[in-house]
Amino acid sequence: MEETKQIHAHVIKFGFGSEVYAVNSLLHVYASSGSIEAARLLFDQVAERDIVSWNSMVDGYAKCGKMEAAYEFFKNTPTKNVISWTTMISGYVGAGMYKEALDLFQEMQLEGVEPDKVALASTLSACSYLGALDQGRWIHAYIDKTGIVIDPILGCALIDMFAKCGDMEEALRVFKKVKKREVSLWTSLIYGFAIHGRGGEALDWFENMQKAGIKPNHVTFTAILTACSYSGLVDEGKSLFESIERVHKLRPRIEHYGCMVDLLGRAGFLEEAKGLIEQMPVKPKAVVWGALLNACRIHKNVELGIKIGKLLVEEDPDHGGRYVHLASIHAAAGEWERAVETRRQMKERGVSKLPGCSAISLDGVIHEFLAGTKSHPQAKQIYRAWDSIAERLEKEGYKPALQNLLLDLDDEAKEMAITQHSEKLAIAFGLLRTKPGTTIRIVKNLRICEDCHTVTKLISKIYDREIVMRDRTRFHHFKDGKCTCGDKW
DNA sequence: CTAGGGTTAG
Repeated sequence: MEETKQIHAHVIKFGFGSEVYAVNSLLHVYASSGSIEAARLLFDQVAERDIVSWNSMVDGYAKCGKMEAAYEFFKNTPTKNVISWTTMISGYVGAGMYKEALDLFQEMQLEGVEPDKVALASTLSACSYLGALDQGRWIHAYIDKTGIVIDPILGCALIDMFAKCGDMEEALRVFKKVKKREVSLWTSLIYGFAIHGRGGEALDWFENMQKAGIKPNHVTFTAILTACSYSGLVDEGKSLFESIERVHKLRPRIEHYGCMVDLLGRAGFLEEAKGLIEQMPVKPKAVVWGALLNACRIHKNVELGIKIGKLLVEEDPDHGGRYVHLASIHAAAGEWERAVETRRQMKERGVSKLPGCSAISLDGVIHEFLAGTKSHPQAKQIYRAWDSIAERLEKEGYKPALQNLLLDLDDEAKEMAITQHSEKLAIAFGLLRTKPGTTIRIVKNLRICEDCHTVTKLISKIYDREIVMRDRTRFHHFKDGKCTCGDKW
């Protein structure tokens, strides 16, 4: 501490010709290496500070997750420039506070600060996460209007935004328009096709990329392997995985193994997937086991599922989703007591689970629905709308899948809980507020549940509506009673 | 001379 202060005193005194430049250089080093306390010490010690010093402090606090402190510095910055705003916006994105990022972008413009390509790229990333297509489109139009050149990074962010907001055709148009097609541009396009279950096109573009003389990197391989996995292209995936080392002279990484476990597991080759985990050159992370667990759920391998579920809970006792997963597998095996016990354990340890949340955007306004709450101002009307939908579904032979619920509730309470899943509320709202024939687009923060998936397929048929739902990892396009995920998700 | 950006397995 004293030593650091003395070093600072020297830097301040002798600088590199100019004090503030020297101080800022050091602030930047501190801020980008996580030594925020040292940065703070120096910041408080100096007599002269400029905009760069303030921006570095904001960046430093944001990068170590101290968002209140970051915002405090941002707020107190005397004359903010576009970099101040962008630092705070990307800080929010890094912290997963996407809505705050979009709000700040709006505020920046109200303050008369013109966004540049860096500000736009950061904000686009927030749009991607939120599925905020309207805001994303606005940025695209702004880029066209102002003539900002779409460089590879901005292009990558734009393509990713259109893909994650469900508009692959626009993603493709952006791709074709960009002059400088670096590997990242191809990669975001391929990943886009992957999450939409359009594996064939992903493979086509992977081939086009190589014909254009662009070499795939490790990110490209996660994209193309994901594409194979989500589209059930087992042989293609195996051959690509094998080519990483043999043809492309890259070392397969843990995420590539993860993709392969997912691919094999999804396709029903559970033993082969397990074998791959066991022969991995690096210690498999929880996500890899998570992929196999998901495969156990899809293919109803209860025995293996329980084994893995227990392993994951032990490894990650603060992760609520793990308990929920394990409990659901116990329940699927008819072991109600164990299911209840698992939930009780979770409660005892004070572990909480992220609540399910679905969002639907109408006329540029994002409406959010939290599972089991009446938080929306039109909640009453929406619940009534759902009741009438449920009535119609039941006439078609639908019965709520209570066995998939693992709560210690009686049947009536279970049904209440399941009908209050956020995606159902969002669909009810969508049917209520859009004209017949309009596609309903919903974004969910977690994975869609099996019952909701069944219901949505039925609704797409009965109400003759296309419903596009993005869950935590991929898209489901519901049409005529079918879903593009092929019921494997 | 010093500060801000994108894509990545569940």
